[in-house]
Amino acid sequence: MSLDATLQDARERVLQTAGPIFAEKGFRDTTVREICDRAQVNLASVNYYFRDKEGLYLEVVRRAHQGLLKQVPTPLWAPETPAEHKLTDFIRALLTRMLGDAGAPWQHSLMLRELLYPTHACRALVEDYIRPQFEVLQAILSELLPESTATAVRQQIVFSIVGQCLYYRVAPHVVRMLVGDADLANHFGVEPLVHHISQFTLAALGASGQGLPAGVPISAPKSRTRRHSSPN
Amino acid sequence: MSLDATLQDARERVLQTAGPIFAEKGFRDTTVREICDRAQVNLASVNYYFRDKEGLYLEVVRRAHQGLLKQVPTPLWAPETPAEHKLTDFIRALLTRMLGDAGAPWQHSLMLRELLYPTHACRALVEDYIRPQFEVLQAILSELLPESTATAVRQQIVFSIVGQCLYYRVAPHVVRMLVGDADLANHFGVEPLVHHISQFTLAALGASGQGLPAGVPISAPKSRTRRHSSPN
DNA sequence: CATGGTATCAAACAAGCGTTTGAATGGCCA
DNA sequence: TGGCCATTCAAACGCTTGTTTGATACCATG
Repeated sequence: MSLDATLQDARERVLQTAGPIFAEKGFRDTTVREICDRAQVNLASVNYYFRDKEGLYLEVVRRAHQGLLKQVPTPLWAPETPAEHKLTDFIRALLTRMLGDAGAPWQHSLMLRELLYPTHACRALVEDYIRPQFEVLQAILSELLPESTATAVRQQIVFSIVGQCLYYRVAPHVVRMLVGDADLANHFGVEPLVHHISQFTLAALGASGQGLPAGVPISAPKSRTRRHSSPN
Repeated sequence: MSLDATLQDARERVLQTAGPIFAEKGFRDTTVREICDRAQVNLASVNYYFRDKEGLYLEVVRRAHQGLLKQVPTPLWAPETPAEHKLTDFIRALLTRMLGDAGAPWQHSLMLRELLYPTHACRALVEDYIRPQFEVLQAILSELLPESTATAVRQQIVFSIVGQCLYYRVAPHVVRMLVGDADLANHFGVEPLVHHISQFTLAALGASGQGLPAGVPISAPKSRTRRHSSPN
C-alpha cells in the first residue's frame, strides 16, 4: 500500500531474485539458501511467504508468463498490411524475444525449460502464451496459402517457421562452435536471421502455393505498444 | 556368456542402466542409489568403478556418443544420386533419429541435454558427432545452390533444415497440445514430416521438389566392433 | 595350504538440502 | 501503556545425497 512496494517487500525481493536463478539452474539445482542470500532476506522467508520451494517456483513461472504476455502483446496490423509484411514482422518479434536484446532474457529460459521438461506449470503456459501466437501465425499463413490448404499443412508450416527461429535459442553453443567468429557476428544476429528466415519461408510458400512475388520489403516498423499495468 | 558378455560385469550393468536414467532425469536428479538398485549392484559400485558420480556420467555420455556414431554412419550415396534425393534421405535420417522408433531414443535425449545445458562433455559431442553431419548437409546444399552462394548463407539454410526437424524433438508436448489427435497421428509421424520438410526446403531453394520417389530406406550401418580401453 | 589381489557387501559418514521452530522485533490500535 | 499481529531472525531438525570404510567371499597362483 506504499508507493511502489517492489524493493520494499521481502516477498517481492525473493520473487525478483528467484526468477533468473531458476531460469539459469533449473528447479532442482537452485537452493533456497542462494535465493535468500542474494535477496538479503532470512532463510525462512521462502516458506513463510510461499509455503515451500515449489510454491515459490510456481509463482515465479506465473509471473514470468504474465510478464511475457504484457511485454509482447498480440501485434495489430493495419488491415491493408500485406501478409508477407506481417510474416516478416512476426518472425522479427519471435527472434527478438528468443535472442532477447530486450528486457526479458530469463523469462524465456524458464519457458524453454518448462517446454522441454514440463512441470505442472506447462499446460497454462502453452494455452495462454503459445496457442494465441500459434493462431496468429496460422492466420497470417491463411492469407498466403490457397484456400484449399489443409489445416494440418498450415500447422506443419507454422512449426517449420517456429523451429527455424527456436533453433538459435536451443543450440546457440552449437552455432557458435560451427560457424566462424566473423560470420557469427555478420550473419547470425537478429536482423540477418530475420532476413534469411523470411526469405526462406516466403520462397517455400511461393513455390508451393500460387505464384507470389518473391521480393519482400524488409522494413522495420517497430510497432511496439508497451503497456505497463500494475504488478498484481 | 557367449551371447553378450555385457550382462555379466557389474560395471557394464551400471553403465547400461545409468544411460536411460541420466537421459530422462538429468545429472542432478539422478541418484546413484536408483542406478545401483536397478542394476542390481551394490551401492559402492559406482565409486569403485568410476571414482564418482560424475565419472560415471562422463563415461555414459562417451558411450552414448560412440553408439550414435556407430548407429548412424555417414550415409553413402551412389555418385549419380540427385541432390534432392540425398536431401530427402538426410532429413529422413534426422527425423528418424529424433523421433526415434529406432533403438536409440535415450542417447538423443542425453545429447539434447548436453546441447542445452552443456557440461564438459559438450565440445567433443559437437566436434565428433554434429560437425561431420553439418558438413555433409552443407555439401548436399552446395549441389543445390549456385556456386556463388556465400558460405554463411549455406549455413543459415543448414540451420533452417535442422531447426525444422529438431522442433519435434524439443517441443513434442507443445505439438501434442496444439494439434488435434487425428492430425497428430496422420500428419506428424516421421514419414509425413519427411515429406513436408523436404518439400518445404526444396521449394525454398527454388528447386522443384515434386515427383521425387519417396520410400528410400536408410542405408544399414556398418558393424564396427571396438573394444574400449581398460578402466584406469 | 597359504597368499595376494579383485570384487562385493552392509553399514556408516559427512555435507547439503528444504523445512520447522520459538523467540525477538516493531508498528498499530484500544 | 499494554496487548495483538505480522514479520524477521538464528538455530536446529530430519532427510537425502554422494562417498568412504572395513569386513568378507572369491579365486588363481606359489
